[in-house]
Amino acid sequence: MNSAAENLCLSLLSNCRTLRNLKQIHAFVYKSGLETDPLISAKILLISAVQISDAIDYARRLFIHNPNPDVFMYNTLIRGESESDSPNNSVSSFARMLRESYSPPDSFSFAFALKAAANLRCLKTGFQLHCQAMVRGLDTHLFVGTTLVSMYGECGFVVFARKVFDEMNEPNVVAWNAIITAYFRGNDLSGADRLFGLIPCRDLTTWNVMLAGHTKAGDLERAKGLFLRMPSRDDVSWSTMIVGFARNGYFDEALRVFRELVGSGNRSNEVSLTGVLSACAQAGAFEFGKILHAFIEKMGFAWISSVNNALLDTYSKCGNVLMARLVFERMPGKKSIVSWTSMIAGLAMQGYGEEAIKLFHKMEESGTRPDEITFISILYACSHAGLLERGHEIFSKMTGIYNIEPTIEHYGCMVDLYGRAGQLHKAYNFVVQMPVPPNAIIWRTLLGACSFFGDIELAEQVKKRLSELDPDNSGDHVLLSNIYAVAGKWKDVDTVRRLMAEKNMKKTPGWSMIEVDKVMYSFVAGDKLNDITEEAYNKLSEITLKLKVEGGYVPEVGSVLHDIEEEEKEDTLSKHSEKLAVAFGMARLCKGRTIRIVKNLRVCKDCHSFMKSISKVYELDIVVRDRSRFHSFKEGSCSCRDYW
DNA sequence: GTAGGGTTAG
Repeated sequence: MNSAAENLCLSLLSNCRTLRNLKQIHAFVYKSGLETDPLISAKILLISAVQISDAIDYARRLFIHNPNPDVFMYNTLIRGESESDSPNNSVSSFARMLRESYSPPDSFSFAFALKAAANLRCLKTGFQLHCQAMVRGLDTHLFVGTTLVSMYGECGFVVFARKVFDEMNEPNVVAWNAIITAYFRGNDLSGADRLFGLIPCRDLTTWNVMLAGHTKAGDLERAKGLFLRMPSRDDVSWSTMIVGFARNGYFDEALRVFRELVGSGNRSNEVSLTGVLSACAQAGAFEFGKILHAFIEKMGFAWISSVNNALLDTYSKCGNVLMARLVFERMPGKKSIVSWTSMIAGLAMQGYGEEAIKLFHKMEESGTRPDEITFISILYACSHAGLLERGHEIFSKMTGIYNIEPTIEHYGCMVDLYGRAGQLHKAYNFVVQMPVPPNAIIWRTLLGACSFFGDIELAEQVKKRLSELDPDNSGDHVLLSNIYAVAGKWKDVDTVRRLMAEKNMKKTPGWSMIEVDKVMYSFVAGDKLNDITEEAYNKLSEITLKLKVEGGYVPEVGSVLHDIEEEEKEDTLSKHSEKLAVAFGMARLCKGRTIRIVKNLRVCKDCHSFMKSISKVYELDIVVRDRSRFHSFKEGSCSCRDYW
C-alpha cells in the first residue's frame, strides 16, 4: 500500500523539470523518511539522469550512495550517461555492472551502452559490447540488434551494420530505418534509395529518415520532393526540412517553411525553432528573429536551453548584443558551454574584447570548463580588440592549464593577433615556428595584415608560400595587387592582373542581404536589372551625388584596380552589393530606422568610407556584418575604428 | 517502473 506521503512525492516528481525543483522534492522525501523507498529513489534517479539535461552529476552521486543498485538503476545511469557530454562514463558504468552487480546486464543495458559507443564513434567499444552481447545470447535480440546496426553505422562501418542486419531474424521497420540511416551515414545515397524501395512496410519515420538523409547530403530538391509526396507529416518532418534549408544556406526557404508550418496549424517544436533561428542568425534577419522571440515566450518554449542558445546566437549575429545578453542572463538552469561560448563570440564580433574576457573569467568561476571552441572565440575577441598581451596569456592558459592541444585555428587566431597589432615579423616568426605546418588560411591571414600595413616585402614572401599551397586563389592575387596599387607600383599591379587573366581566375562574387518587412533581399555585385535592383540603383545614384556634394566623399579606387579598365573603376565600385543593399534599405525603410546588412566577404575600404559618409550626411545608423566582424556606423565613424 | 530508427544551438 502506498502511503499518502509516498503518493504526494510521486506526484510532485512527475511534474519536476529543473534540478532546483528536484532538490526541493528530494529534501521533502528525506523529511518524510522515504529516502529508502525503492520506487521513489528509482524515480529520482531517472529524472536526474535522463529527464533533466544538466543533472547527470547529481544522478551519479545518488547512485554512489546506493549500497546495492538493481538492474533498473544501473540501466538508468548507463542511459543518462550515454546521452551526456561524456558518454565514456556510460561505458565505465557498464563495465562496473559486469564486475559488481549481482544480476548481469540485460537487453536494456546493452541498448544504452551501445548508444554510448555510437555517440563516441568508438568502434572498439562497440565491438567489445557486441562480443559481450553474443556471449549472453542477446545479439539477436531485436532491440539490441537494431542498436548494433546504428552503432556500426555511426562509426562509419556500413558493412558491419549490413552484416548484423542480414543476420536479424525478422527485421521490423525500425531495423530497416536503422540500416537506411547507416547507408546515408556512409554517403551511399543510391544504396539508401535502393533499400527504401525494398522495405516491406513504411511508416512515417521511414520517410523522415529519407528526408534527413537527403538534406544532410545537401540535396534539398530531392528532400522537398519526398516531403511533398509523403502520405503524412509530423513535427519531425517539418523540423528536418527547416534545419536542412538553414544548414545549406537557403535561409529564405527556411523562414518560408517555418511560416507555412505555423500557418498550417501543425505543431512546431524546439528543433524547428532552433532551425529557423539559425537561418535568421546566418542571414541577419533581426525583425523576424524578434517575432520568433515573442513566439517562444508565448508558446512556452522559453525554458528549453537549446532554444535560448539559438535565440542568443541570433541576436548577437544580428548585431544586437544587448538583447543577446538579456537572453543569456535570463536563461533558466545551468548555462551550458554553448551558451557561454556563444555569448563570448557575440561580444567578440562587436569588438568588446574586455567584456568578452570578463565573461570568460566568469565562466571559469562557474565551474564550466572551456573547450577548444571557447578558446577560438576568446582569442578572436583579443585579436579584434587589439589586446595583444591578454591574447598571449589566454593562449598559454589553454595549453598550460587546460591542457588543450592548439589546432590550426588557434594558431590562426594568434597570427591574426600579431598581424592586426602591426607586429608583422613576430607574426611571421610565429608561423614558421608553429608545430603544425601552416596552411593557406594562416598565410592568407598574414597577407591581409601585410596589406593593411603596406609591407610589400613581406607580402611578396608570403604570397610565394601561398602560391605553393593554393596557387589559383583569386583573393590572394587581389590582395597583392591592392598592396602594389596603394604603393603606386603600377607595373607590378599589371603583372598580377595579367597572371589572373591568363589563369582565368574568377573573383568570389560578393553578396549582401537586407531584411525589409521581414523578407530577406539579397544583392550581388553588378546584379542584372529587375524591379528590385532598379530601385536600388536609382536610390544609389541619388545618394552618391549627395555624398559627393555634402559629405566630401571621394571613391577610393584602389580596391578595384585588379579586374577592370580605368574608366570603369568608379562605376564598378558603385555596384558593390553592400551599397545596393543599403540604398534599397534607405528607399524602403522608414526614415531613422537602423539599416542592417549582412555581407559574405569583407567590406572594402571604399564601401567602408561610403557608409561612414552616409551615417553623417543622412544622420542614419548602419550596421554591417561582414565576414570577419560587425561594423556599426554612426555620426561619420565606425565601431571598428577603421581596424578590420 | 527503462528500450531500438528520424529533427537540436557555439
